[in-house]
Amino acid sequence: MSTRTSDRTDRTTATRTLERELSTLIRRLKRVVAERASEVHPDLQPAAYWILTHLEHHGSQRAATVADHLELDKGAVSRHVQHLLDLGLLDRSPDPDDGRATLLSLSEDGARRLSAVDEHRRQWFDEVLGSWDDDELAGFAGDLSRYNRTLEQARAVRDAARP
Amino acid sequence: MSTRTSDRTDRTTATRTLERELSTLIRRLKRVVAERASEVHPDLQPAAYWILTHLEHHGSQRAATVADHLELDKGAVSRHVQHLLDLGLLDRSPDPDDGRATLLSLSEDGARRLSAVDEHRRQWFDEVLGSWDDDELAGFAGDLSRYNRTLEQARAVRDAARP
DNA sequence: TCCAGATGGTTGACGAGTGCAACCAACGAG
DNA sequence: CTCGTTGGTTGCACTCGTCAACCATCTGGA
Repeated sequence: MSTRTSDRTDRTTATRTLERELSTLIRRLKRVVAERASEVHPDLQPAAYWILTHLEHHGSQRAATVADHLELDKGAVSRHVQHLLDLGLLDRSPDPDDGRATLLSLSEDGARRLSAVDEHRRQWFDEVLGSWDDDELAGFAGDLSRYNRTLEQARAVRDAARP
Repeated sequence: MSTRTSDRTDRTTATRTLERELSTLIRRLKRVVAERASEVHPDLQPAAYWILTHLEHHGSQRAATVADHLELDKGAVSRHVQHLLDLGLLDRSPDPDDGRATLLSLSEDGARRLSAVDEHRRQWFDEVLGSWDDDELAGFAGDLSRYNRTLEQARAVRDAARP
């Protein structure tokens, strides 16, 4: 497939494709997530869904940590958390180690609803990604992780260079 | 790497990773694009940048076609196009085949500015993705394309089923 | 020929989402 | 104790996308 010429042009094409594909991906995914979120709870805002899954994966955390991991403004996180608390999907308890902070974690209801949707999502992915075998899927997920880590490093370098 | 067990669990993990990685990717990319857009023109809105690159890639098109390809509301496209016209990055000419429609294309200035940034972007990707060799990059871009096409099909099926 | 419906495009209203900055409360090092 | 830092909340501004109403134009059929 590769011509092994390995010149600038090949790379430019690849990166341009990357950029364009990612753009359509973003739009498509936004819709998918909106749907997924509404499955968890009819009134759940899509963006808050990410916070929910993040806490599902990482366990109890303070809001600042979530904001840092998700690279979100702490104000945005604060609002989403409030929203999630209103819906009863999250529990908040004071951090015993720091009087300012509070620890966020899934509520029982939140965990239940999320795992119910986990199952549904697996079915959806199975249906949609049926043509991908396990290795391909794992490879793609791995590439994505690597790409993310690359971007993260680039960001860290940039942040460090900028006082 | 793969255990060849090929059971449900593997797949669930992969899809969950996929979902999470994609979410952080979206947020990161939003920043990158915002930066790229402002390089093209200080007042260029990030979302309009996609329309610009789309026209760069596909040539002259009417707004409705752009909206269809980018899966955007025609109202949104209309606004972005107006914005791009104001900035002088786009040209608009009446469609000779249809009195209602207008054909959009890059203006000379738009093309020049975009290609200037193309070069800059290549440098950026080279710097950031330096650890990826050509085949890996091409493979990743290919996977993304495939994933997009998969999502597109899923959407088409869904739309068809829904009157 | 003329009318009804479809289509291209514009616009206004609205809600989601986010960053920024100001602010308060609590921490921690000097 | 004081000062700078950090966790969190809130108001403001702005981008963005969707929905719906609207006008102009095209198109097929009576």
